[in-house]
Amino acid sequence: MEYNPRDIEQKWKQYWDDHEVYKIENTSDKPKYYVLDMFPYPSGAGLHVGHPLGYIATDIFSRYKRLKGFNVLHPMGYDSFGLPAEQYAISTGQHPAITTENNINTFRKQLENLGFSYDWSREVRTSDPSFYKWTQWIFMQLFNHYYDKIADKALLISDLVKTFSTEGNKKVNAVCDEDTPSFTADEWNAMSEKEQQLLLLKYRLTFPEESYVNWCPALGTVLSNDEVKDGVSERGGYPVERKLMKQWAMRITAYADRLLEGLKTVDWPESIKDQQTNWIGRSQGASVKFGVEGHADKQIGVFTTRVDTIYGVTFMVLAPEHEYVAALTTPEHQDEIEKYQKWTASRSEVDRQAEKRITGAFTGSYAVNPFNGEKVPIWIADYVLAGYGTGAVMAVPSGDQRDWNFAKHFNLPIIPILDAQKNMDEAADATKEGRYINSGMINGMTYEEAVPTLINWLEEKGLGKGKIQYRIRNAVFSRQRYWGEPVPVYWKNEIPYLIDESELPLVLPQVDKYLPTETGEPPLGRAEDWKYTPTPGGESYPYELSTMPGWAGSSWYFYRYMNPQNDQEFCSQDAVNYWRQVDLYVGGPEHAVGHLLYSRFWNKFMYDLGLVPEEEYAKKLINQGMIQGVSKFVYRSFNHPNIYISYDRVSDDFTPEELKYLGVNSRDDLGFVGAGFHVDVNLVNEDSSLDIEGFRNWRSENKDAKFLLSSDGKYYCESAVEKMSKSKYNVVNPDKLVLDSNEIEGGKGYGADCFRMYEMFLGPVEVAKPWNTSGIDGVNRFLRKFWGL
RNA sequence: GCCGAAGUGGCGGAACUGGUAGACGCGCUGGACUCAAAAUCCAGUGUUGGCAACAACGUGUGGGUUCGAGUCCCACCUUCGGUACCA
Repeated sequence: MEYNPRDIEQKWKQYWDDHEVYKIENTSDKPKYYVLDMFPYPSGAGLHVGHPLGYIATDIFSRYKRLKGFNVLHPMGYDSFGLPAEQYAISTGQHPAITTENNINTFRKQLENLGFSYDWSREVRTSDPSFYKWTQWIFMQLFNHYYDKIADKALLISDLVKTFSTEGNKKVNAVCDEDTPSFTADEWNAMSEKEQQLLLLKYRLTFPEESYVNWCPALGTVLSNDEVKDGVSERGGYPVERKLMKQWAMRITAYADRLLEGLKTVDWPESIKDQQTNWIGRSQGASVKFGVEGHADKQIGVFTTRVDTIYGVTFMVLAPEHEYVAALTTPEHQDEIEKYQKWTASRSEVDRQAEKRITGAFTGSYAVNPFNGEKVPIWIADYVLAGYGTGAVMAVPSGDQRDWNFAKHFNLPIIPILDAQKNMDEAADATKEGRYINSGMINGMTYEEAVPTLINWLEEKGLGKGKIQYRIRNAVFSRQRYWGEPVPVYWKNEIPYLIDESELPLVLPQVDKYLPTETGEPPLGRAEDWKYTPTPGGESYPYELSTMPGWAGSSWYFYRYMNPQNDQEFCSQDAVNYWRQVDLYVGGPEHAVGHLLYSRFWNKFMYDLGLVPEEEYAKKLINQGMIQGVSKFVYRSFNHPNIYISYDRVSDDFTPEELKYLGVNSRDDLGFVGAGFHVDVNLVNEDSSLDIEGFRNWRSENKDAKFLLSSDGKYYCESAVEKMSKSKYNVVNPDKLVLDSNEIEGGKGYGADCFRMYEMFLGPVEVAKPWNTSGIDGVNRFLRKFWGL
């Protein structure tokens, strides 16, 4: 009997549905195994051949595990909040929920065509109120907790308040804002409600704050650091500028150390662990306070990883935005400093990265080195970043390349401090070799001896201490957008308060347009009656207008699959204690410092609250490589846009007949013949020749196109490997290969088995590779032989 | 610059802890079947020389360890991914 994949597949899919073959229970005598894919954003372009690579791998593995006697959780869902649906809504007026629903239906159908063994009864959608109710609930827990360094976990804010009212905050050791003052119980009790709430915001794990953010004017929203690449937005490639705005933030810094520690316990790719380690950027060093000459009330704190070089300090540099700059600038330097501040503020991220000139300005003031009382000039320069450390550095030109460059450029002194250092005229030498010279109390010591000596002295005098500094910043958690989870907060007297838990979910309101309001408020500002009434019949207060970022829902979705219909809890304790954690997680490496870091952070927080049993939610992670698209380009005449030249003839001379056919006098009449016009890959054959008829019908302006063909009578296109994307016309839809021509136009009818085997046959799952179907017939032959046998 | 991954036939890629390099597939060549084509089947296919048996050379480059290296060590080159005034 002939191999007929479509009949076989339809028959068995029907059987799976009728008998609920893949529906699984949260109880079983078998051992459990949880296989998870990163869920897709349901884009309008539908599923392309790259999506299923990881899904096929996990499906095969799930089936294997089932046969080995495991109870396997293998679910699928949709990360359905996101920018494209909203952009589409802005241009068409169509509600994002409708387009999202349509897109999900397409995805679902395409996934079903591939014969996956998902338990569809567990499907989740992050944009569904029954799902985001719990995203909002977790947000509320974050708001209600602070990070206690002694317990080394998150604890209730309400307990912190009790401590404040009985003993103040002197004994409290918690993660909080740098500028948190210390106070006694009496002082706390004497504060107004507003003052108390403002102080508590400095402790909460999520809180609004004025901060410099990546503002993208084209998208009309704020982006997180990992959403900005090379100074432009990752999505769309629009310019991003620094802007001071009030934003919700997540105190992920509180978990920096545990996020590092946890990496040692998971079986994840080295490259991902490495990226997370670098992103967290732990560096050990010391903080030192420098006095300021003539300003007895001021001290400049710096962070340094090389406190041993402190006798080599010859100047000090502040970030141009540093709060002391105005006060420290002497009248004769005021013009210059203000000019410099203006200039740096005007420079965009892109400018800064493109051109790294040595620039700076002298304030006219001097700092005092606490160790030797030396006066050193205070400069400002944009190589010092306001957002890292204290926004001020002690400059040691003999030990740091940038300081050396700066000193040379502005003719500042350079003091060698180690006998091993070479010629100070050449360049800095950040060595730790040798013994110290010109270095007061550490003269003659080695690095190992010098550091504790200095830190002890600093701590005794109260002028500094050993300190660990992290590169990671608190994560900005609000977006000036419509299509996201509303933040369950209302504002009263300029203070944010949580809405009552019984009001969840706080459902997205209807708006007339999806654009910011005329006054520049986020789209939710358009909603009527977007107000909260804490006490029935009492006064109402405005809700928060921003929504949560894309990574909110994806930070905990893996727990919802365990118990998706639960309306009492995010997931029952029975379910989470049965499934515990993901045993195998497969997804793209592009989420290394986004989703994969944020979700670990939320998980650790939920672990602290006793909501989940494992401190790391994914035991093993595998990154599947991206399947790239092979784009096709046509060459056309610059002067005559409807004349197309076959790729192999672009630099040829043409015969008189050819010129006549094209209707030009000479080759030169065509002008520049340039590529760059993407043509739909579905109009191009295996050998790169163009389906001319199809091309004429593709777009109306191509109807009268003239083609100069190759000697064999075909028109050839140029190829390039690029990311698969709708705009590049290089998206290949798996349906075309799986379904037959009765089901979809141009369907090849290979069937799901052939398609799945072929994707696995393409090469190792982890490796990126361009899509090509040249070998699919080999797999098809195998299946037919196998069927015959 | 720094961190990470990877370099094997015409192509995708195999080769587990050091033990017959190139499995399997694509492509290509020849043959069978057919009036013919497609499909299918059979055989061959790292490079060079040879009718052949066979020989020499072959895993980015140069060294090294070993009875034996694609695999281990050192130095370098190239490609891809990440990241970058982080004090």
